Amino acid sequence: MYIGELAKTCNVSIDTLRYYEKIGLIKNVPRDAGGRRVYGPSFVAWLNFIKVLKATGMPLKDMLAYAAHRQTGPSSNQDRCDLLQVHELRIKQTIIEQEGCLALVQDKISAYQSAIAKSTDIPISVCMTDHFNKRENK
Amino acid sequence: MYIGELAKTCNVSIDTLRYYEKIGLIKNVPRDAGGRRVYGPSFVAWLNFIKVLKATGMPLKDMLAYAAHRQTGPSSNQDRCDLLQVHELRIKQTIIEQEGCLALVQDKISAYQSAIAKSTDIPISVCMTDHFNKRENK
DNA sequence: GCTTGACCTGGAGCGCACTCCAGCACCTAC
DNA sequence: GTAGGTGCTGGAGTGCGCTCCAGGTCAAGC
Repeated sequence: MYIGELAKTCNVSIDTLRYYEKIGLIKNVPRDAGGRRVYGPSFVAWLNFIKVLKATGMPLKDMLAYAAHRQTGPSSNQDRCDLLQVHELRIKQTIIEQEGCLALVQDKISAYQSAIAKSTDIPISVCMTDHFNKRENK
Repeated sequence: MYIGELAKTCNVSIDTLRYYEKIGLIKNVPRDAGGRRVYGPSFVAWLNFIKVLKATGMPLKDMLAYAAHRQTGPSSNQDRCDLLQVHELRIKQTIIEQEGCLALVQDKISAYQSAIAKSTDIPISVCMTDHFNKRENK
């Protein structure tokens, strides 16, 4: 599989694939006689995992740490598992935060809907008090 | 309330507050005799709402559209409500996506845990097949 | 009246994650 | 044998959302 096909298969741009290789997120890509990159199924799997990490907000440099462990083989299984467990927690926190924000947005929508029904402006009371500092506790 | 106090109250930087004003996200800030910005409670409420929108991934230029409607008064209530309802949908989709990714990460963690127990590498089958294109349907 | 600290402005710089470009090589089909 | 498509490289450019800086003003406390 050449780079164009991988890009299509995984729905990322060719430039992104070369960029990921440049920064070390994708490694040891074999080349054909003409110097073109040839990707096997393991690259598809890895790239799909990168997409999961990316979709959950992991920065590329954190993925690089995970990728570095991958290079060292099974001996790094515990380290990789640890990294993923930390990330798992962050995802859970993100979901909780998003749910909280969703509720606030829905409150505001309701306020607008009743304001529209009454043809008035919305009351200041639904103009949001702080939602974050409670959690951040500072 | 001067800018330093607002920054502390809302847990954003002073530079960010001036930046938001520069791009038009915060408008009509009164000044005292010495030219310093003076913020009332409505600015705190607005800033907290901005933080909710930001936390849910709304780009600043979309907030600007909402802010522009706010300037026109109650006549834009329907427009503002529409914008929020579109955003509400996006938040819901984000939560669903995060939950899907969370499940995949958890699968991978489980795979690592059993691999660690057996002292082997993890099987290729849990090296991720595509999770996104199914949904994107292309 | 002087120091200190908070605030002001305009503009430059930064980190991230790409994205684009020029100029070139290779391979296949006609 | 040539046109078109796909690939290569190194490096520059982009958009976003801040963040920092220099050089200055203002107000309060000693």
